[in-house]
Amino acid sequence: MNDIPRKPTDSELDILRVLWTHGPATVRQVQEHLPPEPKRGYTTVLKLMQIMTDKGLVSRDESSRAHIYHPTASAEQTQQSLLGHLIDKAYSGSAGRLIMQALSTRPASADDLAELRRFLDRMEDSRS
Amino acid sequence: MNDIPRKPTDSELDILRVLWTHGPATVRQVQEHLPPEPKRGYTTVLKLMQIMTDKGLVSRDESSRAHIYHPTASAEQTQQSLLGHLIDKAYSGSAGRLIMQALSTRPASADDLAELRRFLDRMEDSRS
DNA sequence: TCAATGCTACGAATTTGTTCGTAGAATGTT
DNA sequence: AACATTCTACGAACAAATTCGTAGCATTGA
Repeated sequence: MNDIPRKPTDSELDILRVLWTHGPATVRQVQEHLPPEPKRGYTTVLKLMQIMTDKGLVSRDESSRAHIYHPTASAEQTQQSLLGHLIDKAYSGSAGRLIMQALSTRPASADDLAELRRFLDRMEDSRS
Repeated sequence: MNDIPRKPTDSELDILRVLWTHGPATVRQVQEHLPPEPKRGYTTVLKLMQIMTDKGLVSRDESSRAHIYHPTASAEQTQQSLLGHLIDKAYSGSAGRLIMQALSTRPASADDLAELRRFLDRMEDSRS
């Protein structure tokens, strides 16, 4: 119903994650790839996905009997929106602090660190 | 009641932000420093803070008539917990992607970038 | 003193999220 | 054909979040 998709809840994010990684899927397929905890019955997942359709978080192809659900926003768009929200709500707008904390508690691979360094190089180049 | 403080909601985070930046405060002081939108009546803020007390998100000093509320967890602890949650729920555990996205959409100051670079140096040193 | 003001406590109303049971239609199996 | 399985739709039940009104007590100040 809404033009602007609302912020997905944690349960909805569980479902979106499945759709992002496995591609468009039926309710059953989603249910099978959901995290085992908490256990969610089939009709629970169905209901959640119906509500997500109403909210515009997913759309569905009804041409086959088992409807096929697609995420309406990419993982990147959704992540972006949630990330911005967290930075504002919890970090008072300071992305720098968030980044430091992410680095200090989630050990990144050497590759990630190297990529991050290249990223910094590019940013400082384009700044001059 | 709970040993483990639950995840604060967005409204609760608004209140915690005030307490973190302005220090322990009464309901009225918090209300005055809350973001102007959405407007929240005095008793609404009071009720929220009472519930936060039950949850263990804040504690209060009742020795004066206007109770004084303190956050029970530091900004850092709470941010850490919310950040970890976001990384798992929205980024499937990839802190690297989150960091890149934060960098690309929230322009950091030159100082921030320099600090980040020093941070990376230290991390790679301690890795060798 | 006595009225105005400011505080807490409490409960009601509303909304949203989450879960699942049941019904009924479509499809598959024997 | 008859039965079992697999869907969707829908509503009920519960829990959590949010809002605010009202009551009652404490403090202030005219």
